[in-house]
Amino acid sequence: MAADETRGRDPQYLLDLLWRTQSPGTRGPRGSLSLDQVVGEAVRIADEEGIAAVSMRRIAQKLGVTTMTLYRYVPSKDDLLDLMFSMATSVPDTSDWPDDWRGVLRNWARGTRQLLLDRPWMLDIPIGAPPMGPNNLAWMEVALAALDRTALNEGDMIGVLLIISGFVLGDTRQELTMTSASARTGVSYEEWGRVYGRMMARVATDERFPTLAKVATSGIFDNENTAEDDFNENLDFLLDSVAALIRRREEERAAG
Amino acid sequence: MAADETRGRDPQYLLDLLWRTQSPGTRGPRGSLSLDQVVGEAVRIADEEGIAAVSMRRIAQKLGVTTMTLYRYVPSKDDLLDLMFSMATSVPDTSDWPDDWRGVLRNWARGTRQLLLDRPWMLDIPIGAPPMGPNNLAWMEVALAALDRTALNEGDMIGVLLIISGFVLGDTRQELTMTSASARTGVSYEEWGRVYGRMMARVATDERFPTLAKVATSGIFDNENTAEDDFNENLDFLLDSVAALIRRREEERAAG
DNA sequence: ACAGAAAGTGTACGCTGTACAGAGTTAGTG
DNA sequence: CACTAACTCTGTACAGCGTACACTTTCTGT
Repeated sequence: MAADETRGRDPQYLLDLLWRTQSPGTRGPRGSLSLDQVVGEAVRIADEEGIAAVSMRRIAQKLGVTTMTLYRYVPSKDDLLDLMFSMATSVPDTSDWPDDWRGVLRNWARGTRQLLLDRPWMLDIPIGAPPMGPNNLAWMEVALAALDRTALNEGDMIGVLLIISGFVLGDTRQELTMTSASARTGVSYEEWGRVYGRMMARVATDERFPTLAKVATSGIFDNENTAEDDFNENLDFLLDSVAALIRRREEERAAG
Repeated sequence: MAADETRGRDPQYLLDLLWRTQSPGTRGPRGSLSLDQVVGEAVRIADEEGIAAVSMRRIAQKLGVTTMTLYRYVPSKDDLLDLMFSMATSVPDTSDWPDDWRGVLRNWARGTRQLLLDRPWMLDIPIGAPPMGPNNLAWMEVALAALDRTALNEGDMIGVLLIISGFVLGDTRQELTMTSASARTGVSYEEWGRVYGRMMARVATDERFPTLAKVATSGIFDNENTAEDDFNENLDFLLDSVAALIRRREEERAAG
């Protein structure tokens, strides 16, 4: 139960916290809290007031203990953030998903995006390790199971999953930072297309940027695409690529 | 010259700072500093000691002024960070790049990755706006110019650029956070493959994760791929997809 | 009964961004 | 040349932050 002085230098340590595989140790008084209470309270604060409001003092105060008590349950704030990320992931609801790999992957990507939009603070957490929590693995399993029914090999499957999840994280992060910066920049996500087009037209007249000028004046920026439109469009491009890879593997299998 | 009370609510404001399009205002004493000095010093500190060491007090102290003086040149620390990101981008050196679009894009991606590895702090800056600085535009121009020689239309070109740059940012961020977290997790990037494989094999025996278990025991994680290997592999996958899109547009052009 | 382990407390350090009020300096105007 | 408006720069203050360290208190197995 104690977050002792090994300080998480052992990769097993976080895994043990995550899967509750620790040997509690029987001597001495029982702790008055649990890891779930600590992380749960931290998540609640993040949901309500953003990640910036999550401080050790604040969590402790809400739980009715002093600040340093928390360090009996968690080795450091960074580890707490890791745990928040893992525990804030809900289990995927696949009840109305189609069966084909493409349908699954599309729903998977959209579901992940929605998860991040619901808890924007998750993207402010630096992810120091691959997904290891039970629910994170459940998400992985869903995607891998769908890909396993295709001609892809194990390496392909992991590669595809990395590309797709990297895209979802990156795209959603972009959307969220632009939106949260709009108080400062004065421009919302939808407005950026037009604003950017005008800026480029004004600034890229320079002979150094002929192609940029051409693109800017082509009117391609003249839209009010929502973030969701852009996301779906790029997702489809990636799924097309996966389809092409699957086709290639099918041909190889037929030939070999 | 003053960073007055409009406070950057105008998207034009940052652009003006970036391109030095401001009307200086002639009355009153000249400022003893310049925007370049402020941002330059901030970049120097970030290079030497990381983004966490970049504080308004520290910059001011190094420049021999008081903290609040900086706010005559920059509306807020967030804006300063935006400016650091833009100004830390060096102009691309394309002297030994090949001519074909694929070669250009590959060099473009690797060059961008290298830039981020050299200045890891750039990825800690939330990017609230699309690239607007002169050197950022130079990078865009190079990529767009290469794509302009293919059958892609303007929308395709922007889409491809977004996908590729999103991938580079995401992949490099992953690599850097894993590396910087390894003091805490005890695992380096190269070791994560094996460690993760072992963890999955231990944890995914559960009947909830059959595919995961299968993949984990397939030995696919049993490698010591460097981050660069993984990057190049995934980049090639994306470039294949771009090639497929180009082929489709060529066929459409031939048919229509 | 008591040793020893664990849980919980209180204090201290050296930081952070920026609001605000005021003092000092300069250039254009009459 | 004096003056005023514009502008730069300073000092203080506020309300926080993560966690090292030394400590008291509480409980369990022997």
